[in-house]
Amino acid sequence: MDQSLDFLDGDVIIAAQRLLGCDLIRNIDGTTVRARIIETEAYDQSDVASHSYKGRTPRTDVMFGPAGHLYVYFTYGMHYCCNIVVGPENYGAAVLIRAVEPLDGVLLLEKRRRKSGIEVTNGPAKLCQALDIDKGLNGHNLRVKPLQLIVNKPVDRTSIIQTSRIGISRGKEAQWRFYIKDNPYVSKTAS
DNA sequence: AGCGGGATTTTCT
DNA sequence: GAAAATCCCGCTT
Repeated sequence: MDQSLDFLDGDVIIAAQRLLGCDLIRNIDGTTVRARIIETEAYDQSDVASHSYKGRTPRTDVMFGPAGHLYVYFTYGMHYCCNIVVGPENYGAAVLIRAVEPLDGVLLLEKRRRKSGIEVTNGPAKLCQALDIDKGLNGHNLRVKPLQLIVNKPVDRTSIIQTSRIGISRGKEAQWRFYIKDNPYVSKTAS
């Protein structure tokens, strides 16, 4: 049942699609939360929109590290967003998690967000607030507690929608955003 | 339902 | 010094 994370060593575009339908298991104050990945975006060092485009810096160091670790960045003066590091060592690539669907521990997530329904996790900074992800988890290995990635059966190809990425000024042409069709937690439909 | 602006601070030029 | 892989609220239709 526990499948390998080996696919994270490969291409970031493939990994972004393969991560759809996988689960994040988060332990918060004795409560176990499970959330399914619904929406992702790929970022690669060859891509002007990526933080790793300009090379390795203190901030992007984790992106160039081993696959299967968490890259957390702070933005707009108040928000955290999280990525799953992809690719070989010394190659800067990662998949941004833009939306998840809560499966277990929904009450705790609603309490943390002071919201209910899709508003709990339908955006990259929202889900980080809900799952208590901040700088302290930057570089965390997703194979161990308190935050683990569980690989599930791949989502059917016909259920994956591919669009351009959200919120960037350069690199808008690339169709590197993926989400599960008809899932209510998708941050923004169409494009 | 959709648009516009403000919040707030890290990061790199 | 400016931009930033965003979110939320209030205002207008």
